[in-house]
Amino acid sequence: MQTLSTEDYLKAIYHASQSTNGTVATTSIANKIGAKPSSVTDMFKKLSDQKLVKYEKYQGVSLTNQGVKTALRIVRKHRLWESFLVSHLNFNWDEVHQVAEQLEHIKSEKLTNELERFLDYPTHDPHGDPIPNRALFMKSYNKILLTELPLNKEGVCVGVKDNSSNFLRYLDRRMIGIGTPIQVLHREDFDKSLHIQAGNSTLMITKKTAENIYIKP
Amino acid sequence: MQTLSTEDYLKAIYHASQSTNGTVATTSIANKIGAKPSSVTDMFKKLSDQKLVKYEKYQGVSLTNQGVKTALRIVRKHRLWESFLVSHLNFNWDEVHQVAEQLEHIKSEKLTNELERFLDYPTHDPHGDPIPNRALFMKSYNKILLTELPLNKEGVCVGVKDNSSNFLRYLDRRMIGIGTPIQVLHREDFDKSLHIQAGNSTLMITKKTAENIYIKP
DNA sequence: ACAAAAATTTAGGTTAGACTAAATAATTTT
DNA sequence: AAAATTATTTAGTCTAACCTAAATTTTTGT
Repeated sequence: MQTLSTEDYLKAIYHASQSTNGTVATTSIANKIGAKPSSVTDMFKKLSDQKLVKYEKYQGVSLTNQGVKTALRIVRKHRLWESFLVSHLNFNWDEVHQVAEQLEHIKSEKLTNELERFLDYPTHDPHGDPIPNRALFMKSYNKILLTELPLNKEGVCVGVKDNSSNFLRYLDRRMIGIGTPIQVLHREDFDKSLHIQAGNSTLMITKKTAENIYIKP
Repeated sequence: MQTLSTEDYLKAIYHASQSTNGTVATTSIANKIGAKPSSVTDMFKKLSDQKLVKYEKYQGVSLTNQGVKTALRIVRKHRLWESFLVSHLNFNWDEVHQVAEQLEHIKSEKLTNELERFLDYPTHDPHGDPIPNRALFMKSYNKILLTELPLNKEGVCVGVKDNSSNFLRYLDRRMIGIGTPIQVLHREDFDKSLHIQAGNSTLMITKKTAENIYIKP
């Protein structure tokens, strides 16, 4: 049986490996997990013994097939629970992460599958991230960053890159959420800020904000 | 912050202290928890340092007010989750315990309170045990054992003493559950078995079975 | 290509929660 | 009330997941 922390590491490696080409460095995990690099090295060895990662000294790790499966099982639970918290327990999308971090470790296949059924097989969580199905397969939208949306072309917000409470609450105040139709009206050359139409309102956002919003054109 | 195991001990002490008059012996906890008595002694000391129990060498422990509160908070979560699993996730009453043992450790007041609201403030769990409310107050039925129900007097099953899967599934097969109306038609002197009317069916049960069924007369 | 900087690993320690075996206290039996 | 039994505690280990400090490897900058 895996301990709780092994699962945390696998999930962190999984997420980190999405941006790199599979191989993940010790320090990047140390930062994500909030542990010292030496502790991460220890864990890499342990995971390697369990054949969950491929590890070579000084060269970082990459998940094995088994490792990916285990990670996806956790991601699946995490996102299902997030969906439940928002849809039935009055949580806001910026509040769910911390609780889902705990719930994702509950071990019961029946629980996971019944939760999925109860939620009517959702495909995406409250942040727009895809939920792996029972076979661990998931389909993400064909999405671009808001910075890349052509002028006056209509798109829909389908996700965010930054999942921090701060950013999510900021979007709430701007009335931007998953499903909000968005159009770029004007790009300011001077400071790269954007004037956009979001739902019914026109507003100005910075480049930094636009870089963290995913759009389906 | 308490570790997971501290909570398990507190809950075990709480339950054990219901039958004794507050004081609980080392061995009884060791058996419940599945640990060696020496480990239990260690934990008693730790809990005592945290002022959650009163502990005197060789004299067992009793919960302090703080200890009772902490235990009840766990019992509350356990029973709310059990209710949820049965009412919304198609779990049978004999399947919920193991999963609720994990869910009861999730830390989030909002989660607990919202779950309670979502379930519409249930007062009893699927086994008929009372659920502490937000103020940790709970009301149990005025109940007797089926062995004590007078002949031909109508009562209702409101709980079970033995929560084992085996016993619960046995009751399922006999079509006895929480809310089933029950009447004792005849007591056999020879082997103390009972002929009862349970719902629509008449059946025979042993004394041992009757001793594990709670009745509200 | 080599020195300096950064990243990573090793070595040795700490803590929480478990354990075994031995010692001690409490309880029961005769 | 003493002996035998049972319960409990103490002493000393173990393991997993962390840590710091020192050593080693890799990468970067010139």
